[in-house]
Amino acid sequence: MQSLVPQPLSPSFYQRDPLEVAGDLLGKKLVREYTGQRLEGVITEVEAYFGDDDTGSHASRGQTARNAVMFGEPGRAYVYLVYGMYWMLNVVTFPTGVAGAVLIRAMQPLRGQEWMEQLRGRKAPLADGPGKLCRALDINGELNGWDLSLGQGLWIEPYQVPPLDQIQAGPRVGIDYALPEHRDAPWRLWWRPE
DNA sequence: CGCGGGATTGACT
DNA sequence: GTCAATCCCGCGT
Repeated sequence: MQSLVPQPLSPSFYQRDPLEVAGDLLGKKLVREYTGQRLEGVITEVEAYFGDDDTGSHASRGQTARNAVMFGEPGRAYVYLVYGMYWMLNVVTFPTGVAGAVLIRAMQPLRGQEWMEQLRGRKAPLADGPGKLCRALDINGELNGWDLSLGQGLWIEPYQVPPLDQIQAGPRVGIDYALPEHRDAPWRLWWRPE
């Protein structure tokens, strides 16, 4: 029987280079409280985004109303809408004032699958993409800026540490508009459990 | 104040 | 493989 006591990662975990945080998030457990239930999954795919120097990042052209959370406190959720219909979940990294974030792209469901199926309106795969993941966990713009260290509503906690030889890296998805050096950088990381 | 486009997905040829 | 959905925002006028 696993513990239901929340063990949220502290802000210091997030207050680092987004690429380092991204790697350390693989294998962690993402927890969402939904109508008194717990929806949980293991994080299996992430992408790191930087600030001024990263033309693939929302923060590359400075702070705006949309991306303000990326410039704020580490350990907050940065949630935004793409294509008018899909929410994206990121965690804010770097110290306050320095833009950085990690996009949570996929997870392997651990608990509450039946609720996720209901939220998604279909069966597995339930969270093998960033938009699907947010749909499966009922994550939307109301959670933009949410403090992930509270251990309430939405947080991340330790779970597994993937073997290094099971971690792969490649270019980030959907940023063809970025300069080649950023578009092609291997800042997407994923874990295929064996 | 109008317009272009997006850190995606699912349906369809 | 192609393509539309759908809406907020960022930027140029």
